[in-house]
Amino acid sequence: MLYTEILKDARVFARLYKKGFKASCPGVTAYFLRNNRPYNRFGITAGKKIGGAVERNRAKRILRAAYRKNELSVPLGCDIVFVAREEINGKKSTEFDRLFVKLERAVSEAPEKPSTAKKQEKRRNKPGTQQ
RNA sequence: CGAGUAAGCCAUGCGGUAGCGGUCGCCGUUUCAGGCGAAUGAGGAAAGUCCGAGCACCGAAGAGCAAGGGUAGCUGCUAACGGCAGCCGAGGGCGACCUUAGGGAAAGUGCAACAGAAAAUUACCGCCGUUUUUAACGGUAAGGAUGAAAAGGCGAGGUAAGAGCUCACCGCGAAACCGGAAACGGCUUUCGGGUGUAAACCCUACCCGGUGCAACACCGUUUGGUUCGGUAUGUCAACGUCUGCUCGGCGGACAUGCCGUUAAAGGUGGCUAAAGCCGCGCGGCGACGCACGGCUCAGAUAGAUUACCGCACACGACAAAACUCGGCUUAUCGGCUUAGUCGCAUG
Repeated sequence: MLYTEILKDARVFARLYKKGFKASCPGVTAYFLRNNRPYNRFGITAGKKIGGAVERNRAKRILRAAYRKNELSVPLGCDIVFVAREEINGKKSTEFDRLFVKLERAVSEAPEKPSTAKKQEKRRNKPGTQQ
């Protein structure tokens, strides 16, 4: 993967779940956020709900393959986390091409640095008041 | 041909294009990158983490007793085992063969629901005897009834009626003798007369220190001054040190100051040449052992096998290494091989 690092810091995962933008299709949900770095970072979560080790490893493999194929369509400077759902069993990696189209659109629609901060603030405030 | 038994093997295959992990080679670079090519890359259970070992660290991993846990026919195999093999006993099957948590109940304690008089020093009915005779007392386990189980079975003697009370035979237990390496077996002899339960406590024999590769060793940034070591001063003179007690070993102990070191991110080693795999021969009923020859066969670290296409058919189950081995247990679409058994038919 040319422009990509693997994401493994639990705090970054938590930040993405809380504040990240979402895009989804059957079997997988993607969270993303700009990271202001010259490369992308991505991670995969496949919980025990999906099945045993065979199913979980397969889910990770398929998502990795899908990412590799569509890497160039994703803008630089993003953190992305894919969360595999139970419906992923039996799917092929090509079925997730649509997700990347969605993702690309969503990222390009998401405003650049200064306004992103605003939006993030809004998002941060809403759940904050509920707590 | 049908039914059934035992042992073993395989785990969709082949090809193309792009991609992933480590390895090797070549190119390239001051170095770090990087590029190209080659072969290679999950299992029979990799699983559950239930046993046994190696390895590492934890007072010297030293000793004894206690506590706690485990094992439970015998002999062997093995690094070891709670595993395996052969044999013995018990049970099942016409048979090939299969199953077996298989020490001790005459050391002690406990328990035995319901029913039944009574579940272990038992008397409800019955039977016999005595008396103050619609009953009471004593004797009695042959008969009735209950139950999973009722004082070993059956016959004879015996008696008031009965009873291993006595005797024969059978059965059970112990000792002797014979056979066997042993468990054990025996149509031998003697002695005994106390239900079952030890997957109830318990007793007996044997075994067991703890924690696990996120062990552990090394490198090491920022913060930091916990941890450990050294040293100085003060207080205490008995204590501290990995379950209890005893012995033994080691250290005086605690507080404060100073000096050094150091946890946590990350990296390297541990990490795969091993109780390894394959072939062949010899010994052994067998588990297995010995000898010779050949082979190197995943080592990731958020964790490598994917995508698309073509062909074939039986249309593909259960499921993926994470320090490494030996077992056990559980899951599994199907297919194949070998050797016995029983039944039917034919010769």
